[in-house]
Amino acid sequence: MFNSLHMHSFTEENYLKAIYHLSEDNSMAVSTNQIAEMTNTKAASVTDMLKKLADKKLINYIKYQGVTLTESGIKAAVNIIRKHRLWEVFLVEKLGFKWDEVHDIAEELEHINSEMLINRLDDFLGNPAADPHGDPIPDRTGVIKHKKLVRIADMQAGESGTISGVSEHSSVFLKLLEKLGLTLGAKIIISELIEFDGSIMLSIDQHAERTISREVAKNILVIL
Amino acid sequence: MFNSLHMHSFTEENYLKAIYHLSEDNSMAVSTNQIAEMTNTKAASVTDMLKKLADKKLINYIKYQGVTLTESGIKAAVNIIRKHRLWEVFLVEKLGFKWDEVHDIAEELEHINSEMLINRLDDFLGNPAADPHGDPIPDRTGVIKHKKLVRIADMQAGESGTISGVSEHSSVFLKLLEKLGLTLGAKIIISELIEFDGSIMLSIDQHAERTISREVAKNILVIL
DNA sequence: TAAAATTTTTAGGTTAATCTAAATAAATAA
DNA sequence: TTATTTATTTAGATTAACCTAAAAATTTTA
Repeated sequence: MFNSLHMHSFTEENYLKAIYHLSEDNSMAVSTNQIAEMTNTKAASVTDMLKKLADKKLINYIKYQGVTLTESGIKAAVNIIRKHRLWEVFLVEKLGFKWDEVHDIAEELEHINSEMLINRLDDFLGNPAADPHGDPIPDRTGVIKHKKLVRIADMQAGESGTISGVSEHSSVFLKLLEKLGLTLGAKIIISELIEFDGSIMLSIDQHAERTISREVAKNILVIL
Repeated sequence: MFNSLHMHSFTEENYLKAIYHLSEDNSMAVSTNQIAEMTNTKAASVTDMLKKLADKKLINYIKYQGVTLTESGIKAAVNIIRKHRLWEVFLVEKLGFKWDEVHDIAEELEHINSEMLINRLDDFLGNPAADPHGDPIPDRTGVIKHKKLVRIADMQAGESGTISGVSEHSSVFLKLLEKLGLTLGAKIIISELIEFDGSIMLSIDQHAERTISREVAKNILVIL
């Protein structure tokens, strides 16, 4: 079943995705332990899988030196991410799910294998540029248009911008933002940086004035 | 991952579905070989799985005597069928697939596990009663409303009806019906039964007059 | 109803993905 | 730069789902 050129097992796909996401921030080779943590497995299991993925030329792997994805590994990972994000848009836009409810379901849907399905879904959704969390959706050729985003934590008093992404996707965090009115598209203006604890006062959509912790501010991304 | 009350593995689900479909016509206990054929496995593998399903109280199994589904086995199977058919409606109604293209994709989608997802999909689709092939969609409590359908092969000259189902789901067959204009909703009138080879002449939607083989006629289902 | 054919089960293996425990390599600290 | 700690890999098992070949049960046929 999982033998054709573009077909990788459910599990292989999850490793590829994990490696991709880990190398997004890192920009360095990814370590065995990092992968183990992300995939909820043990280091020994990861080593086994790395050998397998290396045999398939999906990763560059040298013992003890971590891994990077090859061209075809990146392609495979990006395709899974495309599917994940399109399904998330579907769940929110068409089925009325909230942005904090869609991750686990998309995690299953992303492994459905049909190019035609995903391209038609893409069209049905109007070829969205971003998922419900603001993350960019790769197009059908694998190209990702990244926006220049800034963390609220890095902004100065007086600066303003539009909330366009988050760097923390947990349900608790997303529910909090929802409650605070800090959702995608909200326009914010930084009123004051509190020196004592690094918390930040800002106004949201001209009216609500709020103070948020530095920890929250680090995980909200804005277009200036 | 597959441990909670309603969770069965991908493979277990496929066996349950196979047993369900085999006992639809049979109405008798289903044999090991029948299951092996339907699931593309060998009899020995089936025996292994039957023991497992029996341990889980999903089937009634006595060595050498075939199997029937238990109440909870039926529940599980019907739920999978519900998901399969709802996804087929989605693929045809929303994504523009043809009725002969959706089976394999739905075969994958049917294993996505989220009650909320499937109920919302159901609502999004307008709670359809039947899938693109006319097969009834179980409601969220597992109830299936069967229509009284008659095979064209069993009709008499002069009788009329509306095509409402098929008993053969292969792509070749469905494409043929498409070409002949014998799709769901078409109104037919039997003009003549050809004694020589059992083929049948009929009119479709008042105009087209066609002759179809007995083999084709056996697999088209009609409401009188 | 005994022999032959068929069906089903058992026995024993394989593969993918996982694990624990032990061994080895690399990084850090004294 | 040696010793200690940490990270990674290897060795050896386990589990689910499958297989082939042989044995046992059932069914069919003569």
